[in-house]
Amino acid sequence: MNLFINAAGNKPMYEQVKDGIKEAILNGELKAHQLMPSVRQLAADLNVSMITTKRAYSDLENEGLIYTVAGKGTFVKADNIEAVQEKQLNDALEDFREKAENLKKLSVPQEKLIEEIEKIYGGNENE
Amino acid sequence: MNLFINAAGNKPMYEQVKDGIKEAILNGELKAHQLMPSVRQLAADLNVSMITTKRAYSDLENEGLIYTVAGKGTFVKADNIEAVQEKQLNDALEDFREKAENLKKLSVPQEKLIEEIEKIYGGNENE
DNA sequence: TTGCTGTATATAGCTGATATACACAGTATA
DNA sequence: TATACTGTGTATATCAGCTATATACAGCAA
Repeated sequence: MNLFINAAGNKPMYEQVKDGIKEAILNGELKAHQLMPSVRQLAADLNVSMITTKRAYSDLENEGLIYTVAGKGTFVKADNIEAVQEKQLNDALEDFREKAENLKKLSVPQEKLIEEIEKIYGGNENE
Repeated sequence: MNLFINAAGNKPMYEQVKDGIKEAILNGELKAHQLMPSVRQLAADLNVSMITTKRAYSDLENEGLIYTVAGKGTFVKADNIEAVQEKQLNDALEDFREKAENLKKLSVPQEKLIEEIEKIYGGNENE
């Protein structure tokens, strides 16, 4: 799992950590009951505070993707992946619709939007 | 000009005020050198603090859309509308591309995106 | 005990939002 | 003319929430 945190970015760091781990779990890179790096270790690796990694872990635990045993460590749960994936997809679609509606409101023609999509998908199929 | 402010929304209130006024200027509802409502009056109408409306006016002044005369009031400037409109359009397109790329990363097929766009544009052409 | 783990507390900085007091411009009026 | 009044924008001090931190506390196991 290779995380890259941008301290100056628009997204909070704990959220970047969270999203990176979530992605690793959802695509199977991290498997159920696997031991996660400790909050300290991960914090050291990413050059952030323990609290930041702890916050990411807490959020992931609330979403049911990992579980924690005090004194032992944090483990991958990953038994409701489908639900999480579906939510992620729906959120992404909703964001997309919102931006598309915004363009419509600005009188951008439908063809322009489709053209942009073709540019994105046409460029490199496998990335 | 009818503004609706949602205090519980995700967007800051001063930004909602700003966007609403900007839209009114860009679509010609507010014309150049027209007197704007005073920060106090607008604050009372919207049930927000003066500081909030003042912040919106300051931002709009920085964008060159209005100008202020202390003791007299705030007036519509609107002589660089084209540049502002172009920026607005580019920003909206960039947002749209970002969300589309996100969907591609989630393995959503191109056809699904186009389908969503057609739904949005097909629904009601003139809204 | 030692060394790992997660957890709780107190603190600092930034941002959104507010109330209140201040300063400027025009106008009515003495 | 001079002054007071009422409208305008502006500055200061303050509060609440969120992000991020350091540091100290508590649990588990060799």
